[in-house]
Amino acid sequence: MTPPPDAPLAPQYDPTGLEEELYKQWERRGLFEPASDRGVTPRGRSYVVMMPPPNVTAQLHMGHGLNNTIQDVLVRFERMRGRDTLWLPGTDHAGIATQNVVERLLAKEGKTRFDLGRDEFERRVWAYVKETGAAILEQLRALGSSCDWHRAYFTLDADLSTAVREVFVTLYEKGLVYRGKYIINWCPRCLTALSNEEAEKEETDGKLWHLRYPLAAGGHLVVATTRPETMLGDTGVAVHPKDPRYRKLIGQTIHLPLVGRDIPVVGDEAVDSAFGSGAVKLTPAHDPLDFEIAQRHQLPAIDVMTDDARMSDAVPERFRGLDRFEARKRVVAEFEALGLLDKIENHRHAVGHCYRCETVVEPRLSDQWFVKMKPLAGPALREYREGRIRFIPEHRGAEYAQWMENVRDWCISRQLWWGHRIPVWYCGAEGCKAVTASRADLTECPKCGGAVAQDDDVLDTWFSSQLVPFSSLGWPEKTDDLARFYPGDTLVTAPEILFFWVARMIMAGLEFMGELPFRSVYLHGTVRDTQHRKMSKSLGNGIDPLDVIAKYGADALRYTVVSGLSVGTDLILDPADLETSFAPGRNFANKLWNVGRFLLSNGSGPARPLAGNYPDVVRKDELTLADRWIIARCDETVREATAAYERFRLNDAALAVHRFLWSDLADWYVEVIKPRLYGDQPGGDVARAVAMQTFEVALRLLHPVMPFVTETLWRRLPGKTEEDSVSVAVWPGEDRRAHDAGALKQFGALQELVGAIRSIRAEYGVQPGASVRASVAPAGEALRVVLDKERATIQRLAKVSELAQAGASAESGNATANAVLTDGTAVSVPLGDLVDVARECARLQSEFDRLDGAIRSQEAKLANEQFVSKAPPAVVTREREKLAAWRDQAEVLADKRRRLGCPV
RNA sequence: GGGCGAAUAGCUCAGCGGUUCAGAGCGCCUGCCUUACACGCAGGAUGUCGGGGGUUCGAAUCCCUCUUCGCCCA
Repeated sequence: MTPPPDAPLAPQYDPTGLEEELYKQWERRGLFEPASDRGVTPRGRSYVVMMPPPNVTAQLHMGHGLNNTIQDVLVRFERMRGRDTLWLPGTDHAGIATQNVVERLLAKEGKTRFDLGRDEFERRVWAYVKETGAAILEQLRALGSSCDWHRAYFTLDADLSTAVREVFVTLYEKGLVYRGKYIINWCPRCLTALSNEEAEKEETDGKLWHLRYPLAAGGHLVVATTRPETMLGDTGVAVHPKDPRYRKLIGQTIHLPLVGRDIPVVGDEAVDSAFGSGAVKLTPAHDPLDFEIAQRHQLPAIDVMTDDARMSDAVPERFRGLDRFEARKRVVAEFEALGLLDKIENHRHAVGHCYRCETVVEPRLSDQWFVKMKPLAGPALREYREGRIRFIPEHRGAEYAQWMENVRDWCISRQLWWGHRIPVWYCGAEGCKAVTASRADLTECPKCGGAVAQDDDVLDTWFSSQLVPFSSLGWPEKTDDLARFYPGDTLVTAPEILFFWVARMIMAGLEFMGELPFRSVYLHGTVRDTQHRKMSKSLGNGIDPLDVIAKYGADALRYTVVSGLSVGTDLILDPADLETSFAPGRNFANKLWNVGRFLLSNGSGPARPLAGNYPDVVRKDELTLADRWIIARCDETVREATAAYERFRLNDAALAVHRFLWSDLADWYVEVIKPRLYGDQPGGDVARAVAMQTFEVALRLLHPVMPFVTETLWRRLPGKTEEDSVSVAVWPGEDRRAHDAGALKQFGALQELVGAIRSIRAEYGVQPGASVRASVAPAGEALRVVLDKERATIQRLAKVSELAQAGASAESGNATANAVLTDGTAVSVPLGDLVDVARECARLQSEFDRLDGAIRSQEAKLANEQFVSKAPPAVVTREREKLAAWRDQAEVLADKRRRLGCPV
């Protein structure tokens, strides 16, 4: 697949095939395993990242692409820094989602899961999972994800299931898991309870129906409701005890219309007098607040619905079997017919929807298992408050804290067949009826030896996911991995699952390991289309990462993701125009490729070492200005990129390396050294050594972001072999010897001078091939040095045949185009007929005006007593220098105008 | 209703405790197939930094307020 190492490189980089092959090699050599597993002594603490386990039925989408790219960048960075690095992948059984998928397949056969029965259904799901479950992991490989596949887990694996039981039973024994009758969120389509987090509130335009409830004593009381059908289950009406309108009605009886039940009016502080009519109908079996009020007043709760949200036998015959929304219409119609419909208002309110199927959830009284959260939330909140866990971006911490403070008990039972079955057995024996939670399966009641039946329900998927930071390492066994890799370091995930998953992992980690599962939580944004809509299958606005990888390469995808993402912001991509989004990444890879191609094709054999104790080491006095400059810039880039990676500013890291490679190395340094490389000038071996070394450093710096192209090139560098891998090369360190302020300044002056002459050439339409003469009157030391040492370079880059160094008077008269550099250096280019004097005068004038304005405000600033006395002296000095330079420039411009004979 | 965040070039965004900060990439305009790269090279245009007020010698940057948009929780 990959061409032999000495084969000539194609003019265009083509990642096809090459990425896959490289990935296989990396995997085969075990480079993704922790250093200590590879027989390498790690440095510093271990570095562990837990991959958010994708759903076992999932197909890779851009969200995964984003999430896993970020993790891989961090992991590759720390791996190169020598830490014992583990990125642990896995898949999640995803109870509702997976069951839904298989049920849809069954539906195609015209069957339901009840036709198959529980055991057969489970077998079908397992078969499906075995067949498709590895797909997402294969797809993650295409991204270049450097996770340790040997340790991959599935949340339904036996050992992880053991952990689930251990946790459930332990919490049960501590009284933190309990069974209770409460209002839960019921999804009538999935036929299961949902936790509060899984019932997503959506703002919906609804109605507020005002219904007249007749009082036994005559007259009536108006109640307001958004769900009229629930009135069939009303068992009371509540008013605020201090409400002057209704106070006297407390204790009276209402004849509930349509049903004919007599229900009381009660007084309760929880009623909001300002909402609706101020009187609240109480449906304790279908509303959490109603349930609480009803409990206080010993009112019964009547469940008026079936599992699939039809009206149950608890309602009058004519409503039975009606869908809840159909029943709503009928109820309203009957109220209207009876003259009991007071009014209807439009009302916008939040309605819960199932997070898996979007069905409107029904609040419903039900027997479920819960986890008592307050005792677990306390320590989790304290760890945050005391600064032991950090959120990126920071403000997410406030959300976390708010949730923890108001946390409510967690409903963990699900009426599904796919998941960890609740390890509780009920004794059927009369007089015993023991309820036993057990780590091992029970066949008989431990109390009386009678027959037992296991709870039918399974646990919320998140109940097992919250354990992943330690269950994936073998807990509750005391494994080596657990000792080595818990706690982890960074968690990278989407903010949507901050409560579902992150918060619960923190609580579980503290409870069972006594230690936080990670130190920092990086919450990245969401992938959206150009209209800022979340990418989704139903909207058809998604981008298939595999498609992108096939067309542009994984490196391009990764570069786009990383460079387009600042901390916490969303990633906007255009599904209709992949080219705009991903071409820049591909182009950058190609640029790298061509820099490498150029360097490798000019000269052969090992490059001379730049440092160390070697006979052929490059001596400092052999370095030209450009050499010193690129070495200094390289070192700056090492510092910038390293700091940026450390601070999760991945886009800044990518940008820093991009600037170095493209602008500094390719556009300037390589252009400058060409004559030396070609042998037209001496010092070719030094130039090659410097170029190779700085290029090599840049490849290492970029490797976390673009692993494939960097590896491909790195292995071909002098002294490297196919057996080497940049992915385990040492991270570049800062080199104090490389600091060179003088070189930075002088080369900067060279760039400015070349730029000025090029500008003039373009401005006057000088033929690209034609040479010009130029005259420079250097005003500063930097430029004098440059003219002395790099005159030929300037002439070549700016296409100047004769470069005169002179006083400002050297080139005067009509036919010159002019520029002035920031240090006041005058540049003149005689262009003969090409120069339109009037136009040149105007050009110089507008430049002069701009400067003049700046000078005036600068003079005002410096004339200000307050500024001079209050601003830091260094600032004042700098401002004075600025003014002096501008004055010099203005003077040069004015002089130019005089010489050209411009009108005053 | 409570909490949080955002508004900077046509687009996506930097600008991280005030004084070379008005930037990057893409897009746009002009000219070039200069033997590493047209997935390229050189040059260029574009913004009263959402409105208003305040603090300060000095504010995209800090404070207040308004407008618009987003997210989280009720």
